[in-house]
Amino acid sequence: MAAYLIRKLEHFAVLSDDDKRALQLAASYRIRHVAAREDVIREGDKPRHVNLMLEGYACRSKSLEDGRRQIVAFFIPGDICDACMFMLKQMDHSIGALSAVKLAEIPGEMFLDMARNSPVIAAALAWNALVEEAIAREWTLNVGQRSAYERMAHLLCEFFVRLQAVGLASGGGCELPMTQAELADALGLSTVHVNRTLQELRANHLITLRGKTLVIHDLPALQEAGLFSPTYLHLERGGHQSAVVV
Amino acid sequence: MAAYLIRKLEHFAVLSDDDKRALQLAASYRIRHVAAREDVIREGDKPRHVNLMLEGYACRSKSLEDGRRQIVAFFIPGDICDACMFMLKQMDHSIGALSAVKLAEIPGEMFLDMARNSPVIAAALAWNALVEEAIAREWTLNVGQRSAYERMAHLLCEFFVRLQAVGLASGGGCELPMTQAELADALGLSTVHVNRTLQELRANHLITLRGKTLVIHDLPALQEAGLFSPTYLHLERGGHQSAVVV
DNA sequence: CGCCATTTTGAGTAACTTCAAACTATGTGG
DNA sequence: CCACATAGTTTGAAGTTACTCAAAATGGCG
Repeated sequence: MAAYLIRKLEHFAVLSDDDKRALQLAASYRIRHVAAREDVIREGDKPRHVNLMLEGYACRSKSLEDGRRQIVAFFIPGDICDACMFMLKQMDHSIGALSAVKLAEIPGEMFLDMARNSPVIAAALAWNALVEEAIAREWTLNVGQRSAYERMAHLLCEFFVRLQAVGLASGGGCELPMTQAELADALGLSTVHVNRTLQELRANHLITLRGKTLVIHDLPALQEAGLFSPTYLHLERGGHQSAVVV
Repeated sequence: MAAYLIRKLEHFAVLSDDDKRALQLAASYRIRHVAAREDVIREGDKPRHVNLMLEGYACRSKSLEDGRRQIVAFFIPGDICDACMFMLKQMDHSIGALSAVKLAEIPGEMFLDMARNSPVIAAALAWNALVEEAIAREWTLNVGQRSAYERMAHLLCEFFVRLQAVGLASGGGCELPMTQAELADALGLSTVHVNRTLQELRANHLITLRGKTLVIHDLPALQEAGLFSPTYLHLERGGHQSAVVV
């Protein structure tokens, strides 16, 4: 149930069998299915529990009154969409399903108890939160400084590497569930320009993208094109393992 | 010593005298002064402790190999630059002083103990981290979707409101410590365009900016110009007060 | 007073947007 | 299983925002 989450956390921490059981239990307490294009939770809503991605793809987005929308994060299986956010009065963003999504709704107290009962889980969850913040910073850098071409290459690299980290990318390819319009919202570009940028990546023999299937022909070259370096994902172990969660 | 931090945390939590003493103690354990334009810590360094801003202004930034730089956050007195980051092997960004800065270096274990010993502090720190994440998301929205004019207006509103929250903005103005080049790096614009955008805001009688002094003549109008709504700063109490920190 | 950093101005340009339409998949009901 | 509707992708052409380069003006500071 929580296999992807466990796989991800193991990049940082050594989980005991008890830890894994606790995670499994939390991940199976309450399951929710959300159809593609439906919202998991909307800006303004009171967050009530922690949403853990079990299957499918989702995104976090913020909108301006006039409809302009920025996707600020993609969620893949194993991601925790809103750890600790149940502390807040209201959501400052929405979470929307990009494909059919299966998620675990973990009650806030259960989530906290899990961390309180195992220092290793607490540390792993804190690490997870730190990585998410690092990704958010990288996205700001992406949108603020990289050109359209670089931005797209970077996004594809990141998505691929993250899927790889939970075992969802086989060889040189992965599923790319979002439409070009959604890519545009994530990159701060127009759909038209996203389309042309993808064509450029194809013309340079870096990728193939047909339907929802992405094939990366030359990962090193794509990384270079996107000025991508995976260090900010902090996938290598080596840190201090102790933490507190509120 | 930790007056600004305490003032900020009190927006969310009701701190006991013991809580305040604990914060004061941590904030006075080790003090460091950093001159304007010097780095507090650099990308690639191993983070060793928690940096708490006591006085002055700083920023978090990320750079690309070719020198392009994105400022992803501004720090003002009371801000914690890198809570929990001591867990990571290396920094994925730099922290630089925008003005002369005085900060408290809090050892990781001391920081964790503070949270472990007081559930209220733990909750307040978690809330603080959530707000920082919300600000990071808003910045991505800013850079990705708003026009130069809107972006600048939004940045000025945010900076002013945050200073207000710790008592550093009197009436309709505040100090604006960064140069136009730094504003440009924060907004993903060129210096030239930042200059022209500021002139436009002045021409519309929204602000006066001379030297390092910003005066906001019409805050509601500036907010409207920047599509700014302070909800994402989560300054109003009303949440659940319990947390875990790794 | 003079130096260096910063701000300001001007002119030409590039990157990306907008609008509009055509084309291609994908899925639905008959 | 086909016909149709709809969502998504692709193309072309024109427009706009913001960038680059370069130089002049201003200001802070020793």
